[in-house]
Amino acid sequence: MEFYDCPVTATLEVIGGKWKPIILYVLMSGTKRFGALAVRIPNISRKVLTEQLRELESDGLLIRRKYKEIPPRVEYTLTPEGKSLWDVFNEMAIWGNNNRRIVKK
Amino acid sequence: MEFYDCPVTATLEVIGGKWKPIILYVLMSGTKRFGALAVRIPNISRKVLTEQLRELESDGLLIRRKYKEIPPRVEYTLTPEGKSLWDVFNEMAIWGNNNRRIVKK
DNA sequence: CCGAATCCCTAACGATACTG
DNA sequence: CAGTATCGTTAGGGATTCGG
Repeated sequence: MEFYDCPVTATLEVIGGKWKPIILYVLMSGTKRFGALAVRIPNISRKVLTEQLRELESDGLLIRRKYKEIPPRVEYTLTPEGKSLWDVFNEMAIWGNNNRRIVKK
Repeated sequence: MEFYDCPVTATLEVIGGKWKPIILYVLMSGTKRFGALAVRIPNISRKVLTEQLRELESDGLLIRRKYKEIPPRVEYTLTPEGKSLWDVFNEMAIWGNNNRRIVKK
């Protein structure tokens, strides 16, 4: 059992990790199907994409809507809480552009 | 060899991780000695604190200054690039306060 | 006082194959 | 199409001990 009283740490707890920022960014432009997300996020495995989406869902940042069709269709949409991360990403993008035009690893 | 053309990912690459935000935040209030950092960051081990400081140094976010005294003294100071992260942290703090007053794990 | 060196553990990430 | 299931890899972090 662990408590975070630092709001910055709390935020990073939710949007941190290797893939979550990209997932959230892609969804900022509107609802997407699972396959569409996979296409726009190169090199992510389906397993990891599923895991990350489930975590974002249980954190209340997005909603998963499953249609009982054949073939199946599943759509992911940001909640207002998820959309409200826009300002955070924007500020990070500004800093990244000013300081790290391209980061080589 | 890996390239990041997403500025958000680039930013998180630099400030992400479990301890870096807290380290940077503590240094926002001015130069600190190694020991002072350890005191203000509970539960971090010396080894990890050293590692993280070295990474932040090689990323150009802070400067390490070593005085040849006995007992030794080492001070860490944010560079202008490091200080310029203020806006990013501020935005994350706002979001964290609005959405995650306290996160329980 | 400020580390370096060593060893260890776990969670995150990934490759691949299979399924309703 | 949108996942599970399984197994394997790896990087981050931690405990402890030693040294200038």
